[in-house]
Amino acid sequence: MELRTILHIDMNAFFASVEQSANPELRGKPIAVVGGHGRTVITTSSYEARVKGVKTGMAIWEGKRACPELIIVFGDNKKYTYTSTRINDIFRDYTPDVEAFSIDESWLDVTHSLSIFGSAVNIAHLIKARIKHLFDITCSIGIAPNKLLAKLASDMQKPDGLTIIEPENVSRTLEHMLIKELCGIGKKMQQHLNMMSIYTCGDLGRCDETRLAKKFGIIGKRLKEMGQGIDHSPVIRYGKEEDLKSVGHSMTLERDIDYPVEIQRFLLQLSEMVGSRARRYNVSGKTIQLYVRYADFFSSWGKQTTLKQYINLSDEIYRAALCVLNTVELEQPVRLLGITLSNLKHHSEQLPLFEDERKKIFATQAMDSINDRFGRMSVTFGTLLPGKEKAGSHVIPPSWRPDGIKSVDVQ
DNA sequence: TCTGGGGTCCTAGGACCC
DNA sequence: TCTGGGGTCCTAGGACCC
Repeated sequence: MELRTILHIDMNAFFASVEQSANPELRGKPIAVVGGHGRTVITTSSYEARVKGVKTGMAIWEGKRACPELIIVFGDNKKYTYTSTRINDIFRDYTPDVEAFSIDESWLDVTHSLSIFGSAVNIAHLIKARIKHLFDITCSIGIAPNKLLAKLASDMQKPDGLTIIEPENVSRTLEHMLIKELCGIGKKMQQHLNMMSIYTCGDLGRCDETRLAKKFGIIGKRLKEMGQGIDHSPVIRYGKEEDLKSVGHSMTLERDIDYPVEIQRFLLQLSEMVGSRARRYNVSGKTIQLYVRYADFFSSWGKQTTLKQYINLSDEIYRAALCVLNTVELEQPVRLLGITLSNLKHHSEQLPLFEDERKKIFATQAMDSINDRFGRMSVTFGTLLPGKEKAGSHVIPPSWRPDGIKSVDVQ
């Protein structure tokens, strides 16, 4: 196995940094970026807010309780997408092997660029300087022999950090590192491992593989490797990603709803959001999942159905979702609704043969392009128009990828 | 005015076919 | 007629990431 040099670059408080950079009045102040006006949570907060205890996932009132002078900023996806795309362009000046893990994180395989730019540290400094100069945003960079360790390294110093894990220092670094710091080990996995007296990566790396396999099945081997800092996964360059597997939207409603007609109206809206995106990606799917969260927040369910044929027109999706809904008896008012299209087929552009089908596609495309230009739901089906109820938030999450097929997803 | 939204992967169990 | 096994597809649910 060839020795690689991988960078992981993590934009610090990305959405908040973009807002502070765009608006001088916000600089140096505690701000929180939120997704919508209704029942929403803080997506990102500035470091000034974080030191006061404001955290991602808090409700707005919680954030204000922790920090009364907190400034609430409503997120602007286009700004973040634009900035993220430009930043990834910068990365590609140093290597074509750039993988966007999310809107604010990327991996770079610079193995074959070292001779040109001197060293990985040099590349890191160049990148930091350019991002700071162009966007007034800082980032934390990790340099390591693989993706797992590079990501771990970028997390070790924030904000504006630069951390290097040399191959010869891997085991020393991991010996006392808590397992939850590894990307892939969450709360539940940590609990399970702790019960096996495994607390640090050192513990995990020394653990008997068959013991791990017995408890965790096929990921047992992988877990041991993670504990040892082994990761062979390649940096997947832009355009070489795996095909999209599902397209979904969900929304928490401004208030809990009960009436079938109202529920249907939101389902139609979700169907249109899912359908228009599926069509833009040039995919259709034959499995439709309906997801419902009840008013009590804790109880929820998902139910899916698989059709004989692939679909991506909004009204087809709507009809399928309605069929699923009709198989259940709602037990409570509804807080959140979601629709996901999966079992996808990717196709190259090809118009169906029959005239009426062609017309339907053209009409749909016209509607999609108007929605693209003037904002989601400016043109939609008739039943949506009366009332014009506002949906939940549409701010993209930090996990949203700026690259490839997903780059056209600006709303 | 409690608690968002977009994904991926894995498992377990059942139906169905050969 | 009984029994077993492999493969595929499906649904439901959970864990994980940002």
